[in-house]
Formats: sequence, structure tokens, C-alpha cells
Amino acid sequence: MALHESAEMYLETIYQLSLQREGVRSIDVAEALNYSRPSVSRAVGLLKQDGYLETDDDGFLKLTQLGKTTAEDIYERHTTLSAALMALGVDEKTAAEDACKIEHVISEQTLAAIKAYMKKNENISK
Amino acid sequence: MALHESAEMYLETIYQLSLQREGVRSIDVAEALNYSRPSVSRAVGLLKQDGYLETDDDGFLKLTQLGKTTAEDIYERHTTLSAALMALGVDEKTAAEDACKIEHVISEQTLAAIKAYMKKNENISK
DNA sequence: CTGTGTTGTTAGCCACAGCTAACACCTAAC
DNA sequence: GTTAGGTGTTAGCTGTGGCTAACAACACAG
Repeated sequence: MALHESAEMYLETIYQLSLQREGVRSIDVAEALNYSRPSVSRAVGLLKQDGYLETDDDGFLKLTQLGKTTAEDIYERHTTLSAALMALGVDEKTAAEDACKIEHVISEQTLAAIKAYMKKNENISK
Repeated sequence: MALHESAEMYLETIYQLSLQREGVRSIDVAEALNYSRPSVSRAVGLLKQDGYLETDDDGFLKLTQLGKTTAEDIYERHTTLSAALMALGVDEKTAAEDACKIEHVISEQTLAAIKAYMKKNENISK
């Protein structure tokens, strides 16, 4: 049951929002992604159905353990890629945008190679 | 009239095939991409309509000037990214696959940064 | 208790981009 | 000349993933 790219985006967004505030609802996700409420509603339904999150009686979204670890994984890809691009001189906004697209498509191997390279050069670049 | 990701893939494939053989037809593209003939037929129709290629009476595909420069641009992204990933230690097959996905989504700025970095380090890495 | 705003859901539209089935055409073989 | 194979196209299906319109539920104000 591999996640589609869009589902990954929703998960990641919910995770990021949950780091920033108490209680995340669908409307917050819609605003963050600039999507309509129905689009988020459907996506949330699918994520729920696939066991990535639950909603409580007040409409707040709670990631399950599966959802949380998955989201953390995606988020880590994002920060790694973003940092790597900025190290190359790409500005923060563009780096974030590109990282957002790349994070969903690259292989584990490539990600590992980038991480290894960043680690090896972290002292040099500073 | 920005090209969609799939259209970019078709263009790039046609270009690559045209470097390898005399005369490229739809069926060759279908085999290269592992798509059905109707899928290629439709894509070719769209590319034709948008001025990226023409077909002659025998069914051979010819990139227009626009198509050719566009394809060259995409192909260059591909080789740049592929080389960059291999320089990080990613194996050739994975590098090509990942480059193929990344090439359609990254910004000019990021591509330029990668190219600059590769150039700066080309002597060091050897 | 009635109106207003916020939020979520349902129904259904649209574009993209794959697919199969079926047909058309053309060439080459027998 | 008919038949078979290769190639391209047409029609129409499917899933993904946005969207709007309309409705439902609830909370709070007057």
C-alpha cells in the first residue's frame, strides 16, 4: 500500500503543522497547502482508511504511530534535501520548493548518498 | 504552454532515440518507454499540435527546432543530474532513474547550482 | 430561538495519463 | 488476389487528484 505523492504531501503537512501548534484540523491543512476543503477531506479519509491517522470527535487530526514515523521519514528527506541545496547556494525558498518535489521521487540510495556526502563535508563547508 | 512532465519524457525519449538510430517512429517510443501504442499516439498528437514535432508520410517523427532545443535542454538536465548523483556514489542505473524523475521538477536555479558545483570540483574529484 | 459563521462532507466536474479492444491501412508472402 | 503481420488511430475505461456547489452540523450572538 505505497503512498502516492499527494498522500505524502498531506502527511508531511499535517506533521509539520502539529510541530507548530496544538491541534491540527483539516482546514489548517487546506490553508497550508492552498487546497480546497473537499480536497483535504477526501485525502484525510484515505489516510484514515489506510491507517495513517485518526480524527477525534472535535475534528482534530491525530497521526497514528505508522503515520508519524512515515511523516518523520518524509520530513527528514525534506530537511536533508533542503540543506543540501542551500549548501550549493540555492536560496531558501527555492531550496524548500525543490526539496518538496524531489523528496517524493528519489531512491533510498540517492538520499543516503546525499546524507553521507553532507556529513563528510560538514566541517569543510563551515 | 508549459510542457507537462509526461510530454517532457516523450520529447526526451524521441530525442535520445534519434541519436541512436536513423528514423524514429511511434512504436520505438512505445517500446523504449514500455507504453502502449495508443498512449504514444495521443502524446505524439499533442506534441505535434503544440509545435514540437512533425510526422512525415512514412510515420517517422521529426522534432521541430522548438522540439529539438527543448529536448536538448531536458537531456542536458538529465546528464547533469545523472553525473552529479554518480559522483556521490550512486550506481549508474539508480542515478539514471532518479535523474529522470528529478529533471522534470527542479528549478533553473538549483540546476545551475549543481552545474556550478560540478564544474568547481571536477579537478578535485578526479 | 433564530440567524450567522466555521467547518466538514457529499456529489459531481475536469484534466492528465495510463490502458484495452477494435479497426484501418499498408506491405510483403504465398 | 488473398491473407498475415506490423503500425497507427479511434473509442472508451480507469485511477489520481485537483475543483465548485450545495448541504449538514454545530457554536455562538443577538
